[in-house]
Amino acid sequence: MQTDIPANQKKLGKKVRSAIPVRERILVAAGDLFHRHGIRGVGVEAIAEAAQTNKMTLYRYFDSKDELIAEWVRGLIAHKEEEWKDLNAKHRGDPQGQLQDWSRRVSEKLRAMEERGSALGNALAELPDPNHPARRVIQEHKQREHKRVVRLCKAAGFEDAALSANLFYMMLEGAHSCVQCIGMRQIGEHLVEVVNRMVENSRRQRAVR
Amino acid sequence: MQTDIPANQKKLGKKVRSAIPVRERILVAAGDLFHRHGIRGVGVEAIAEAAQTNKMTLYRYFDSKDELIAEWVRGLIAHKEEEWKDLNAKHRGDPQGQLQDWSRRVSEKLRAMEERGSALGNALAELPDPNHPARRVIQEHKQREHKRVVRLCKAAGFEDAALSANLFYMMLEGAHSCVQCIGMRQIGEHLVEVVNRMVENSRRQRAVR
DNA sequence: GTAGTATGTTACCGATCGGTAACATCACGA
DNA sequence: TCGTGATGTTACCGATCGGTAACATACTAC
Repeated sequence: MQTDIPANQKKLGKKVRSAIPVRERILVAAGDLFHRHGIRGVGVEAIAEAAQTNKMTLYRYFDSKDELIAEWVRGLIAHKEEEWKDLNAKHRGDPQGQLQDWSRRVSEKLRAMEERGSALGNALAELPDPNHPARRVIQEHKQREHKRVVRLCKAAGFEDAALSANLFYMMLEGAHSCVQCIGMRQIGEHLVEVVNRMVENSRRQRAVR
Repeated sequence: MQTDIPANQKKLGKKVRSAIPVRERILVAAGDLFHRHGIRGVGVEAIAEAAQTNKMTLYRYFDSKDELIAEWVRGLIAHKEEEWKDLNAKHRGDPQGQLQDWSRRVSEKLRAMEERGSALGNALAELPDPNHPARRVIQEHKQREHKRVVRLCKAAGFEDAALSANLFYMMLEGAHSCVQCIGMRQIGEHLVEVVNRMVENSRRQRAVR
């Protein structure tokens, strides 16, 4: 039986220190706990412990719990916006393909999702204060996402693009919600199917013209 | 200028006691505060005060805060289920009309909704504990709602009824979410439009047969 | 080694929370 | 008028929370 210490860890006395920077460890631990037990249901002490550090160090990197929450949320959003960039780069000049690929990716994410649904959606529900930094950041991101979908639907040449875009956006939000409220992780497949049908319809109509 | 005391209140000393039963006042006050500031963001003391009573009386009617939450949720659900009954009675034998009427009602609700979105959806996000009485009650209700939509779509004779039902359900959940995340209170109109179009398509296909 | 920096430890603060006990007061029917 | 049940008042409990101070220890660069 091997008892080696992983290569990304160094021994020091009896303690083991991860090679991952403390700040990142805190953010990862906080995110995990926030998502599983709710933001308000997790104390900073528990976060520090899960990050294999302590409260004092946590407060050396983050001004307050609220700022930690906001940083976590900013990270989630940055990651999602990166994905949109990838998607955009991959399907340049093919908005319909982009929409289809997007729906497929969402579907995959949903299938791998825990029962808690969307972290950003839950955060909005848990942080009603309109002045909370995290809340504002999330809402701005959602606005951008909505605009992006509208732009895509227009570019895809759907007749009544605004309607299609809002349909897609409702389905996007709703699919995430469904994971938590009826535990339906396979619902993304229906999202994919709807998008595919709309794209097909649009192509058929173009062919007629 | 009239300074009459409303008929549903009686003077007693310097205090005024509402004719509305204490228990109901507590539930209403709790619901209002829960929805506006989040369940975990409201203390029982604040609830009692808003209900024009005190903590001691609150605990004479409810075993715990969690039970109060559960009772509030049960009330919300009972109200919604009543509406489904109405809808069912009003459109007996006309599932398509029922779906259309349903979407219109949802749309009206959304337009009148505050920025906080759905109370039940938020409650799920705020109560991650799978054993919380309120959480279980909400999930069971959402399951029933989902089944109801599936049944309706089958009865409406949509080809691929399961897909239509899941589309509707995603839109239902998503529309509520949209109110909170992008502040779009008019999104219900798009829900109505989609439902109308699907019903029209279905009728057209039936006419062809 | 030594200095300086990053991290750990412990103990504490004030505030708030859910929940309870004991007792006072009110309303109302007999 | 009296008694009874519902309600109000006050004070308190233990637990937990976010956040800080003071000091000890480890790691690294020189």
